[in-house]
Amino acid sequence: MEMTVNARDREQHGLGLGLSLSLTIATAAPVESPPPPQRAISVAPISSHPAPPMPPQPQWWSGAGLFFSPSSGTDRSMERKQQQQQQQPAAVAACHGHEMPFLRGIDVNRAPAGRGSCSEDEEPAASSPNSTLSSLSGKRAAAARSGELDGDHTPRAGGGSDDEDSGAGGGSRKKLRLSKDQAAVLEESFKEHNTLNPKQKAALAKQLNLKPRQVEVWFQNRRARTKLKQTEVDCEFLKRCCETLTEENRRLQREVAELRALKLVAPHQYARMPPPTTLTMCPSCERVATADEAGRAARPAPTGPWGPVPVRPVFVDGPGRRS
DNA sequence: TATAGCTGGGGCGTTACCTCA
DNA sequence: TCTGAGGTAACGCCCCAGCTA
Repeated sequence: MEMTVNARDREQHGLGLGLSLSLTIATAAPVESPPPPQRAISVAPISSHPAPPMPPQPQWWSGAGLFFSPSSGTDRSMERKQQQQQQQPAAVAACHGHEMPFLRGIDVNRAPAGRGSCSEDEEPAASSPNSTLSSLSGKRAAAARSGELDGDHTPRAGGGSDDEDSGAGGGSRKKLRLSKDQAAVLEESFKEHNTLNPKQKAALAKQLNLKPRQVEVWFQNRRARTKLKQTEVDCEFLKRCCETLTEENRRLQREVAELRALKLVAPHQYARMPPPTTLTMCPSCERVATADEAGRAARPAPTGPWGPVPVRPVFVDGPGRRS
């Protein structure tokens, strides 16, 4: 309990492992074709890539790994939320600490008094061999009682009720393991839309012989996993940006030092040289910008100074089991 | 019209269980 | 067989938007 609070405290004060990268890059990118739609972008693990030839522009990419059609949103609220997600600078969200409320609360998973009072009797046996019931409490329990969680087609682990966390009040919660088929269907559904409206949820639950709550939880966890993976991809991406820019910075500093030395040693030669301050070189293609291009580069341009910027990698694959 | 209260849904952090090397 | 690590279902809390009185 205390550890939980401390961890949150650390997080709140940014003392944790917060990775904060703020890149304001004025480097230029080669002109490329416009970024493809995010949906179809597939990303191989970055670690398998050779070092990128150029620092991709941190285009303040469109959200935390949303690769589903926005039109798949089922109501305005969902669409809005998806838009919020897409508009959020994921890298910032990923690398800054979570802005969590300070008093997130005490561990309430512990032995709720009313636990076990729900569901046991209202849940029929399951067809899914791995399923068990989940206890409901608070808002969810209320929802269940109000009929949102119809237990009619609720799966239960084979004999789930037998070894139920009987007694002791704070019995251990049972955990189901979704079957491969169930997981596959959920996955397919998630690919179509990563949020569900109540109708879809109920339909899916019925189809899979699960409780709507279980479907809901699965989608929640799935979104979290996606976001986590995307965060990893983002951080890796930013790391590489940072490395490339650091190297570029070193190179430019060396160049400046050389020019200064030249100015001291051979001022006549130096005088014939173009003013170095006007030099703007694209770090990727090493093309020197014209003054006009450099001037444009100085202005904020949504697509990058010299053209469309590369799209940041987007995580697509679902998380797999460790090998 | 403005506002407070309610509700539903999602995000987040966490816990506990399960599987596997 | 034991054990630790990783995956994940499930939980509670918080926040926010929409609705309503």
